[in-house]
Amino acid sequence: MEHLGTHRHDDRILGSDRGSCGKCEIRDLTFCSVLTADEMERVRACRTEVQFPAHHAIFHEDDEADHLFNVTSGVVKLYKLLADGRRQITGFLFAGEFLGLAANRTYAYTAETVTEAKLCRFSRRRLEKLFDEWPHLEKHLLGIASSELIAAQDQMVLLGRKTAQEKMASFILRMSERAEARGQDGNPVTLPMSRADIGDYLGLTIETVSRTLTQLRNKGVISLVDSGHILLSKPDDLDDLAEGF
Amino acid sequence: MEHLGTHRHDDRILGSDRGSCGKCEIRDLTFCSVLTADEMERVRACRTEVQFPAHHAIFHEDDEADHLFNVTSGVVKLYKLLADGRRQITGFLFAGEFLGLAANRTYAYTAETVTEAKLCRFSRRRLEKLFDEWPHLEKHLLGIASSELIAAQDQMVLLGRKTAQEKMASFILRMSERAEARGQDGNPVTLPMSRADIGDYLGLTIETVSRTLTQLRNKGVISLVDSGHILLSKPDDLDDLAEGF
DNA sequence: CCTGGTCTTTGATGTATGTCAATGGTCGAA
DNA sequence: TTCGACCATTGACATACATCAAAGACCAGG
Repeated sequence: MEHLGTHRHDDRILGSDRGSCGKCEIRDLTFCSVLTADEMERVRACRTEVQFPAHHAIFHEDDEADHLFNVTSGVVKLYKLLADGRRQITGFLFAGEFLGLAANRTYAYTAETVTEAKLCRFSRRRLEKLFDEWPHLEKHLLGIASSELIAAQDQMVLLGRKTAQEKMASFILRMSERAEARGQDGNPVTLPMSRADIGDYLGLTIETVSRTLTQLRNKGVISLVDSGHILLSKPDDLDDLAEGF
Repeated sequence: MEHLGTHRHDDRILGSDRGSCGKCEIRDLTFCSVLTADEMERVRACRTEVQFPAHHAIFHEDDEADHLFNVTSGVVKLYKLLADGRRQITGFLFAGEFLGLAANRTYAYTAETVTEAKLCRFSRRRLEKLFDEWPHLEKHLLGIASSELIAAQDQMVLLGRKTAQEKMASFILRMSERAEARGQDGNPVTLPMSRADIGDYLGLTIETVSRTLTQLRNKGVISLVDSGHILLSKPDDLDDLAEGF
């Protein structure tokens, strides 16, 4: 089940560091924001902070779903593979975002780092016990799941009905919005993932992603600072392109 | 916001019938299955059973999300529209299935009947109060949301990375499985929706749906009993086609 | 500073699916 | 039964995107 030279055994767990929740800079972005100090303390007890280098698997599809995660820094991608290797990335996750929700006992997708990343890893079994005790936490999680469902539906519209140009424009804008939601600068946009990842997220090939970006540049709506940074020269025009005007 | 000759004002509410939960034939398929008799009684109080003819809007995208629904009979589709009328159907719902989860105050999609359909309509405000009282119900709903998320991810793989033939094969098999999950016969499969609906669900045109079905028939893996009924002649071969073998 | 490898961009060509158009079925109403 | 409307099927053609191929960029290691 290894893919593209990623590894999983050497987890590089920062085992000793269990005490940093108090200083957590992104707590407001996570479900921890709804916890009281006492509750935080008990959550901390089932938590380990783990760190991975770039392009490193966190877990694989069909692995036992023993853990839930919060991304604390870096970028993570989720994907599913078809038998012949075709890949669909179902999401990119940034600091503060949650992963690991599984309907069954196993993960439904593979999670892999895009950049170097740190995550809070929770024992699923122990965290679920806390859910039972604290309905407000479970409620918050239902809210997260609902939001993700709506995002998934938007992505279905994109994949099923948008052109390459509309897909790229939508993607760039979404990345910009999400950066701003995290308090970062949304313009220029940082795209930490490769063209292959973008293609596998948008249902396109590497070449089409690249060509579409140069088309957008030629139209004057964006500038390519470098391959990972895009300047939105005419955000409103880009908005129109994303919706098919 | 009217679309394709659908209407919404004449809801045809079967207002007087609030007493049938006890006889509900599909209770085991719904979240009601986790309720005690006492709890059922209180849920019933915020419930109305509504009935709609085929091709009738239940609610529209951006409407105030005042209600949640359980489909009790018939088939419902959910979709989103682009500005120029392109449509992506994000799901078909059958008896026992739940709709209305919304992250914000408004619905994120339009819901419309495919066939004549009956639904249990709940006041969202009142039902959410009950969620607060009964964490086990909220937990169950989180499970539903998680399952839907996983189904959404599968659909992204289909939309982004599968060929027309793989899409059709996957769709037919999924409909068959879901019929069986409801205790109905999975072979022949009943497809109550039009070719246009199938196309808008799979990210294809009407013509491609039709052509792909005749391809599958010419391969001998299915027979077209009539336009709404498909006999799976070689289910295993269809399985292979769905995964790209 | 070179060098090899990886990633991105660009070009030439192919093809799956979309578009446009016509025919054929089916079903309800008269 | 016949008619009309609607939907599904089939055909001819167009095209957006994929595939195949090559040529830059960029970067880490020697």
